[in-house]
Parts: sequence; structure tokens; C-alpha cells
Amino acid sequence: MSIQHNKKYKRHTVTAALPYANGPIHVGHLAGVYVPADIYVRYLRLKGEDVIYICGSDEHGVPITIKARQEGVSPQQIVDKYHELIKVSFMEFGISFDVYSRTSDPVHHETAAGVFRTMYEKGAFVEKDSEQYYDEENRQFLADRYITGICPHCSYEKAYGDQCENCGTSLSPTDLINPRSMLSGNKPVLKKTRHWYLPLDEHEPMLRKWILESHKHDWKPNVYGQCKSWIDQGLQPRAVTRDLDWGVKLPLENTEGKVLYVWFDAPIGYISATREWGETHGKDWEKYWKDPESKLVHFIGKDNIVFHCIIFPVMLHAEGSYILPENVPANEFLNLEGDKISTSRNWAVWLHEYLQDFPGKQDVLRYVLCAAAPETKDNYFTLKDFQARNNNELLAIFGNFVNRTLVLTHKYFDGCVPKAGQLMDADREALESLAGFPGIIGKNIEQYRFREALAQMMNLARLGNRYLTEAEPWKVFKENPARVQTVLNTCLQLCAGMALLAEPFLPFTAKKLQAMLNLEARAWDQAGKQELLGPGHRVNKAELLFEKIEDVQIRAQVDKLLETRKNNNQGQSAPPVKPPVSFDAFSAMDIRVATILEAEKVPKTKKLMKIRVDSGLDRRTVVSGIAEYFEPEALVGKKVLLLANLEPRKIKGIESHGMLLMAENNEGALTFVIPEERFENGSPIS
RNA sequence: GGCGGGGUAGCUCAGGUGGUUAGAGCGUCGGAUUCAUAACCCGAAGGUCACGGGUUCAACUCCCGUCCCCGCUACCA
Repeated sequence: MSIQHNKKYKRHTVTAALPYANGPIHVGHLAGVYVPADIYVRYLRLKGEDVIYICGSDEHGVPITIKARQEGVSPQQIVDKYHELIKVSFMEFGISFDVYSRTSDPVHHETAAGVFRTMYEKGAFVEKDSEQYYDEENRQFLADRYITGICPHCSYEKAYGDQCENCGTSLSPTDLINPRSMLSGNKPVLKKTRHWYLPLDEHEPMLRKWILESHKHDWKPNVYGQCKSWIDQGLQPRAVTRDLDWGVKLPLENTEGKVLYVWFDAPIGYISATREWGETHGKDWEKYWKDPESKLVHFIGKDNIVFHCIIFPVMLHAEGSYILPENVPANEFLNLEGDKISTSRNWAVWLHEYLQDFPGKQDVLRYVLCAAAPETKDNYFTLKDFQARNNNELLAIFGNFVNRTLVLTHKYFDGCVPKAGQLMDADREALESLAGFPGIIGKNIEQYRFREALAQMMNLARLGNRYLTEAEPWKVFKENPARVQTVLNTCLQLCAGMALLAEPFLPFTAKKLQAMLNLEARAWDQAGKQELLGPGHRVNKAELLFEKIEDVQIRAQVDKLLETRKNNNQGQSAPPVKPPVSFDAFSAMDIRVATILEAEKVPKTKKLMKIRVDSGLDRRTVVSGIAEYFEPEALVGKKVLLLANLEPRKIKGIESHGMLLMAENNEGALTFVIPEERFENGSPIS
């Protein structure tokens, strides 16, 4: 179906998710986004299509300003560092962006502000005043992340305004107990501020028609399902502005200290980057975004589906002059050796480190990541698999066939392509199969089935190995050298096909192979054609395309990860000691021995348990978030410690009077804190 | 709890408007071979297609329920 679609399109605009410039690139990013997108655009270029491949660093947002504060540098210095690192490692890895821009660039600020202004003038936004925390000393509004306080759930003292890192709960700044500004340390005050909202709900009919009706069958199930879920749940207006000084300034009067919210400015980065490319290359960039004959495709990970399928399209639609994406082939997540990849926990294989540790092996990683890409569900990357795919597939099948062919060509024909004689069935079959491959591989790529496309590419090499083994030229040569001419001619045609068809997947290898064959670059559809290498054409000496990866190399990488895991388990499992408290503050808490009388799960919740306890003073109800770890029956009769004078609070409609004390390990599992002996209910703790 | 995605050979994955022996690659085992980086080639073993019901002449494929994994979402005082 995509093949027919392409006929409608004159050009392709391909974007890859903008990496956030607060850390380096890892294998998860690559497998999910950059490798598939790169395969896609390299293929389109070989097809002779007009295509641009857009990316850049996403450099705004609060996390970057926090990181800058922590390191005592400016946000610009943070993004400069990572932008450069990311850009260089992408280039070295062969990700063939036409432009890799950045959102701190003036072109972007101008473009993003322009989109905002156009939308503003069209009345696309709703203005709303609200109360937000403000630091009077620094005279600025505080981002959620800039407010700390005591987590109302776990009493962790350094919870942030958006999330408690100790218990993982997401919070809102006003939930925090005893909030403090991270800038001045003062208690922030609530102050009125005005923000602009994008009323996503008003665009629901458009989204329903566009996604749920017209893309029902050509979007991936995970993407379509997620969109449907969001739309059906009802969309809410979303604030597009923030009180912050790092970002794109609002292009309106009297809006000092306000910037575009990072999710609003980031996707516009694709447009800015295209504009930058157009200006530096003397091209009309607007066609790529505004002409309905342009096919816009966003490559992203599943965490970005909502932004690229709902929010950004609504923005483009509301702006009025832009096209909407034709497809958003989002991938799932790649895990690493049994655990989620985590930048903060350093659980990752970093691209820039890989390039150092495995020089010249870009294609190996590209191959492995494509073969194990999480196209339909999360998948695991393991170093053992990496080694096996290199040694048993790339080397043993692809590299080996090329090597065998070239060695034999030199051995029997002095490096000249022999002339084919009378074709036998086997020869004909091999050549016919070859002719089918550009179409088969291409069709899979156009349908975003990169794993299958890659497997087909390898099948060409498999076919070559089988053909060569069955033809046995090394046996036949003595009595029938003419037959060997035909056989090796056929093998060389297969190699030439591989040299072209491998390019989207293994660009470095393809180049090497083309050089070995003295083959100049050709268009994709030429790959099936015979006589890419005419009789008498000289080929160069065989060089190895891949080398074996030994156990020691893999072990070194595994050790590196084990070291990380060890550090994580030691350093981070125990949260840091909280700031000192006075004795008075401690003794203000009234903790008692109590006994659980009844327990039942709160309906329609995952974690909540409604518990009736005898505190020695009274019988009371406590709601506790422990249902994931305990069965209600197992709790009855248990001695527990109860924080008895905690302010009552309604949870899911149930009034909770106090809180049960629990210990939590680094896996998040809970256990009761109990007195060693069965003391009477009501016994105080001090 | 709600919503979405997924649960198919040891591993990574295909597949199917329901229809004879459920596929591929890798791994394993056996054979053959030497042109090739002990690689290639041939063959074999391996699956009650998560589980339980239902519809049907027939289900892995459709329907209902349950369980497990991932994500979004509510909840964790």
C-alpha cells in the first residue's frame, strides 16, 4: 500500500525524535528511532526520491536548567556540551541527517515564536490565570522542579514539585509540605500568573477523522491504539507557556519571564531545522512542510506518541498552513541485559563509548539493533546476542560469501569477472531471485518492517552461499573451467547486488564492498540487474568485511555493566540522610503500637488498602498504599506501628486517620516495622 | 482499577476473511565438505501457538473470562 502511496508524493520529510541535550545517545535511542529512520531515508535516496532527514538537539526545558545549576554552569554550557557529543557520535555512526540543528539556535527561536504568534492571532489559544509558587527574593515563578519540600506520601524531605524521587510518586507543587524554593531556600508564595493553553479538546473531531478513520489500517497497532485511548478518554487544554527564563520567549507584549513550554517548542525544531537546511542549501524548505504532495513521517519512541500524533498535529492544524504526518512509526523500548535502560542510573551502552570500544564496527551495531529492534514489543539487547549476530550472521554468512567469491575469482581468473556461458537452472534461479530482492526489501522498508527487510537482505547472502556450495567450482574447475566462469559470474552479480542492497542497513560495509568490486554507486533498482559487473571488469583483492568478536571483548563490556550495577546497588539503594531535625520535631510525632483488626482492598485502586486498627486509644481507619504487597487476610491480627497524630485525610473518599510505618527496600518492596515483643496497643514509641 | 500494546520452538521474531504435517533466523545435535575468518552446505530434534470456557464440521486464528509482561492513567499521607 505504501508503494502506491509514494506515487502520490513528490518528496519526503523524515524526522527523527530530537534527543534531549542533557545526556549522550544510547543503544535504546538508536534501535528505536535513528537506525530505522536512517535505513528508511537511505533507501529513499537510493530510489532517487527527494527526501530530507531532519533532526537536532532539544535544548530547552527545566531538567537542563537544573543540571546546569547542579554543575554550576549555564544552561547553554550544558547543551553545548551534549549537542556536540551527540552530533559527533551520530555522524561517526553514519546516521545520515541532512541537517542536525538545535533548538537554542536563533533560527529556531524565530520559527517557534512565529508559529506561536500565528496561532495566537488566529485565536488558537485560551488565556487563563492561575496561582503558582513564586520566589520573592529572586523575583521569579518557580518551575515544579525548582520547588522542594516534604513528600506528603513518604515524608522524604527532598521531594520535587513534580515528583518524589524517593517513592516515585508524581506530585503537584501545592502537595508539598513545607515547600522551599531551590533558588533562595525561602518559602515561596502563591502568586497569580497568566498562561496560554492549547484547547486540544476543540480539535477532537479533526483528530477522530484524521487518525481514527483515515489511518485505521496503515498506522502501527501500538500507535493507533494509544491515540484512540487518548482521544476516547477526552483531551484537556494544555498550557503552552511557562514562567522560566530558559527557552523561547513569548512574542507578546508584557510577557517578560515567560517562555514556550518545551513540548511546544521542541517539535517546531523539526521545522526550524528544515528552514536552516533550506537557507544554507538554497532550497525552498517550505514545500517540505506545506505542500500536500510532501510525505511527512516522524520516527519516534513510544514515549512520544502523544506529542507527535495528537499535540503537534493539532498545532500544525491550528497554525493552518502545514501538512500533517502521513505516518508515525513509533517503536517500543529496548531494554539492556534484563533491565530498563536508564540514563540516570548509567544503565546503558552509550554510543560514544561504543564507537571508542569497537572502532570501525558501526555496521555491527546497526545490524544488531535493526535485527532486534523493538518494532512490536519491548525487546532486550544483550552483549551475547551482539557477539553472536556478528560472528554467526554478518561474518559467517554475509562476509563469508563475499570472501569466498572474491578469493575464487582471484584464484581462477586473476581478479577479472569471467564471462558467463550457458546458464543452467541453478544459475537462472539464483539470478531470478536476485532480481526480486530490491522489490522485496524495498516493500518491507516502505512498510516500516525493518527487521524483515534486513532478514531479506541476509537471505540474499544465504542464497549465494547455497548456490556456491552446490555449484562446487573448486571441484569442477579441472575438467570444466567454462562452467566455473558462469558460476563465479553469477556469484559476483550476487555480491554486486548485496553491495547496493546492504547500503541502507550497513552503509560502511556497502562502501567497502563496492570498493572491493570496483563498483560505482548505483540506484536501488539497478541492484537486481545482471551485468552490474561486466566480463573483464577487475575486482580488487578480498578484504575481510567483518572480524570475529572474541569473548574477551564481550566480557570487558559485561564487566563494565556489572560494575555499574554494583555502584547502583551500593550508592543509590539507600537514600541519602535527610537534613537534621530537632528533637522537638521528632517528639511531635505520636507513634503507637497498634493491632490490625480488619483489612480490605479499596475497590478500583491498585495499591490502596483500607485498614481498621486498634490503637489502644481508639479504633480507627487508616488507608495505606500497601495492597500490592499484602493480602488483606494476612494482615489481620498483625502488630504494627501507627503514626497516630497525623492529620486526617480523605483518600478515595475514605477518611484516613494516621499512617502505618513501613520499611521499603531498593526494589520498592514493603515490610512492617514492628516491636520485637507483643507490647500492648497504645504503647508509645520514642 | 480504567485504557492501549504484547504473551507462538532454548533465544529473537513471522504468520493467519478460521481449514490437510504452525514457519524463519540464531542456538543444539548429526552428516557432508574444504573455495572460505573451524566459516559455508544438508538433515534432525525442539512448540497442547499464556491458561480456562464458548461459537463452529473445524480455532493458534473469532467471542467471553483469567493470569503474566510493557506503557499511559487514577490511587500511595
